[in-house]
Amino acid sequence: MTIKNPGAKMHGLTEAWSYTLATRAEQKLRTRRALMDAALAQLSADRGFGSLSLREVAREAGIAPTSFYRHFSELDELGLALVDEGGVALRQLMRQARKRIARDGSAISTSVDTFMEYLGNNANLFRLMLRERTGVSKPFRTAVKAEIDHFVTELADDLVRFADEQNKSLTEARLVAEAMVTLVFNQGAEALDATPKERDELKLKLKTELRMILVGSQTLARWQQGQE
Amino acid sequence: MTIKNPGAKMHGLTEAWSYTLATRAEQKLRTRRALMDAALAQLSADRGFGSLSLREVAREAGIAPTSFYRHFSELDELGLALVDEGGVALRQLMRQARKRIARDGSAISTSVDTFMEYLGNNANLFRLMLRERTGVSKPFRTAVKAEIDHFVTELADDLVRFADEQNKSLTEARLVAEAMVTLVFNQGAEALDATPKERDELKLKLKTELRMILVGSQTLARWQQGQE
DNA sequence: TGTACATCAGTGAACGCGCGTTCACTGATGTAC
DNA sequence: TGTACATCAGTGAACGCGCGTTCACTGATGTAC
Repeated sequence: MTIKNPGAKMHGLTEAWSYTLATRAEQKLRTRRALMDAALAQLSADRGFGSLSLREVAREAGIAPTSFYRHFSELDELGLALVDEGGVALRQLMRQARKRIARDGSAISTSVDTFMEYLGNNANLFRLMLRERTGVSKPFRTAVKAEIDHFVTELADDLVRFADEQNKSLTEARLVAEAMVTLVFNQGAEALDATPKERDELKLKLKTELRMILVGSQTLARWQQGQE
Repeated sequence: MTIKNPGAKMHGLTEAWSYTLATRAEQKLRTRRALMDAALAQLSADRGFGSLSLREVAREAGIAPTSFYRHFSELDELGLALVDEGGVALRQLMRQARKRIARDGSAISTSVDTFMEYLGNNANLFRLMLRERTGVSKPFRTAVKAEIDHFVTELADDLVRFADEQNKSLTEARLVAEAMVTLVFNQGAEALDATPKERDELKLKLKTELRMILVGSQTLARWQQGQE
């Protein structure tokens, strides 16, 4: 879809159709984006999605309250669209972390650094995910949990793969992954509103905690093998 | 403070004073309690403290909205009083767990069982703590974090004590305690709205996760000693 | 190409609602003597 | 003991406010031929 001068005209049917779709539909997409950005912009440590009002979001986006309904049937629908974007960010983050680990090694440290970097660059998107994960609305909880679940699954796969490569084994990879993700997300929530210095301390703590879980899982696996 | 028949009269000044304080002040305490219970009763998986209204709480407690101000200057003040009670529950829980561990051993398993039992018996009080820990109001976050911090400190002390008793050592006791509390509280939040069967599974998972952290911490300590 | 018609994103007025908070009050309970 | 006065938890009316949602509309953009 390309943007063209609104005054231009075209002749062929297919092209004309794609053109008109482009301009009118694209303006609509732009307004939709403005609404989502407006909602995101209102989030902070002291304001959750639940405290936003439709009128407020519309006002911030520069449209009449009634126009909101041209894009979403209710405010929660907009919120769920944001959660989807959060899921995309999580998957990007995971790809990025894998790439860096392949290059630099040191899986835990690199992963935590990458996570914190994404957190900083998408603060309010992560804020939404971290809050609504345990929030008050069932659809939100379900949607966020699905994204995190996907994240956990991929992490568990990676853990098994790394263990194989190093000829180590671990027990209950998925459980290990869940515990790690719980710690990462909780410290992430803290890091969001921490000073840079506090954030560095949080990163150090988090890396040590993850290492404990990993080493513990490997030690337990060794004990279990010894018993068999 | 004893409750007496409101019609009764007394003579000595001191006694009369303590008596009058008892009845009038006690009725006030009863209304205050009704307000707090009303607020607690409204909490659920789908309703956080932030969605309550002063009028609603007063209605549920059976008093006029305006009477609310005889007890709290705003709704948040009531909420913070509830967080205080949550802190009391946490300290009771810890004492109870210690007593049982002294009797039955198996610190991790017993602690998790005790925690889950308290969770079931004070569901909405814990709901409040677990939600507001990462909630939208700074005073709430601060108050809940203070209670949890106290909990972490006591747990860290216990960990060191247990390790000494068994002639094992661990690294970074406080960090271990923090990771454990994070996992316990997160699984606790999940357990609140789980079926009994799911709850049992959560308990098992949680015990394994805590064991991994503990074993990991001990293994790391051994490595560190080996290096020195 | 030009023309007649269709689509539809955005609008402003209007609605009823529950909210937090104020105020002056009532009357039972408590105090002083 | 009785009496006159003080305290204060609880009240009902009233307020202004921002909210979500409806409706009939406008006019630019798009389509058909």
